[in-house]
Amino acid sequence: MANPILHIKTQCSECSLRELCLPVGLHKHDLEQLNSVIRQSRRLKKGDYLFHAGETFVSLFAIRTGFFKTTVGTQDGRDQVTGFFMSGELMGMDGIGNNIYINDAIALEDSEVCELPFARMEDLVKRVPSLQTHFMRLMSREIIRDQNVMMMLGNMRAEERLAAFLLNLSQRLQTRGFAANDFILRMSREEIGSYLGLKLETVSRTLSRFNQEGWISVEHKHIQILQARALKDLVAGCSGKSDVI
Amino acid sequence: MANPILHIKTQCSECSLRELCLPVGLHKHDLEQLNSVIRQSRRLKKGDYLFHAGETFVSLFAIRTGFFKTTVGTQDGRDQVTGFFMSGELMGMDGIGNNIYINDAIALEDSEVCELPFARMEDLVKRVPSLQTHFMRLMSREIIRDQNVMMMLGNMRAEERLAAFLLNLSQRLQTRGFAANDFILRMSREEIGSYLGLKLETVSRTLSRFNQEGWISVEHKHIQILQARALKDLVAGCSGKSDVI
DNA sequence: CGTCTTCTTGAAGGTATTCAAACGATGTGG
DNA sequence: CCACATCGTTTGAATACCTTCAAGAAGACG
Repeated sequence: MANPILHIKTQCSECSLRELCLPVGLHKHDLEQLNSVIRQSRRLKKGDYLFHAGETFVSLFAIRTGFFKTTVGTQDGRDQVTGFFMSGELMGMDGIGNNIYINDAIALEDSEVCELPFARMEDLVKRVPSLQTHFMRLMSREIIRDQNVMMMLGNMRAEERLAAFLLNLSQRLQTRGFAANDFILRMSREEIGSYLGLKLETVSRTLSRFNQEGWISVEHKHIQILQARALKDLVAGCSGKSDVI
Repeated sequence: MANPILHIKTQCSECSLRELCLPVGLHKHDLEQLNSVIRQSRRLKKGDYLFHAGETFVSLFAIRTGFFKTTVGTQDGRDQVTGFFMSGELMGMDGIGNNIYINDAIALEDSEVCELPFARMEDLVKRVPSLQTHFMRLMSREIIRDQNVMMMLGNMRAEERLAAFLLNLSQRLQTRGFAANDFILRMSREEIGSYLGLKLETVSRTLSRFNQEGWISVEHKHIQILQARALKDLVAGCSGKSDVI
């Protein structure tokens, strides 16, 4: 439960993620302004909560390293996973609306995040016009992302959802310089199922089927994509987009 | 196809929707600044497109009167409804991310909208700090709304989705001063189904069942909610929220 | 008034879920 | 280091739910 907090000097302008994270497209001068916003870097261990649903919204968080899920609790005690986040991605934008975090954010592996106090962000945004536009874009893209998930949940069958999910992970990993076709799942079958609106057994069965077809190789959490084409063909005709998530 | 455009003098500061729409919570002075942003009011007839997916993003649109749906086209030619919008609500925020509208926006009845050119909005936001915060809140709430739909699609059964849908409509209508328990559906069964991830037959059957149970009265598009309690009980335990949509 | 669209309802079928059991991996304590 | 408990996963069989196919009824519109 306790989040071990370490104060680490962080500078957007020197961060290896600056081409991927919030600074994308900012000029050097504006970028340096961002440095002043970041309060500190924070380390979390697998299973730690970054923030809880219902807490007062204070900060956005950018992931430096690691992997997170966000979940919303249901009245009957079960959780629904609303998203998976990896390095360079921003969490907490749902909190702006009502000054309360809607989601829990939980580390799925040891992770490190940059904390961006929203009050300071707002302040900076006023002084740096390019950042204002940029930040609105990021929020809009979160909307687009969520709408793509809506389409996935509303239109696709289990096979198609899993295919879209794997392709999306693959693409995001590739963007970060990792292998696109050989990776380790950071989440359990149950978490995948929760995200995709399926039961864990269905996820397991469907992965097994992909494995039998020779489209992927599954060994526990180790996934290899052997025939991306086949997966893409499954998804095509459903959402029209391979960047669903 | 052609959108008949009428130039109507519009003033946020004198609009009856100012407590509901973008101006919510703005001070008088800031409110008057908004007037300068609105290019014109635009009338649409039932079936008219307000904007098309793929078009260059130029403006946000606030609904003065009427009712809209937004849809995303799938590769195989079918549409998925991503939202229903009524007076005081803002459409087009998905366009900010990539300067392209992601959705089609289509009037489901004769409607009137205020056009807010985004370039002017950005400009104004720089000069009016309270509007900046306010606008971010609105975007965040769109994110929350979409995540609630995700939960609905991922967790709920047909009955629960319909119940949540009806309760949400009811609540939004009430907010606008209409009867909460007696209203006309603006959309077809197929459009409801598309939005809820169900087939139109399932929507029809489920409404009939609610009717038989005495929870609602259905006469074609005329809906009366007779036992809101029963509908709420259905939804409870699934999302924990009655403001799903 | 006739045509077209939308809606309702039934029956058959398919897909994902539920229930259940067993396996494997992981981690703990003896 | 091994035995054991636990958690996550796989797989099968039965079931539930929604969809598909089909036909008829009711409004909407010209």
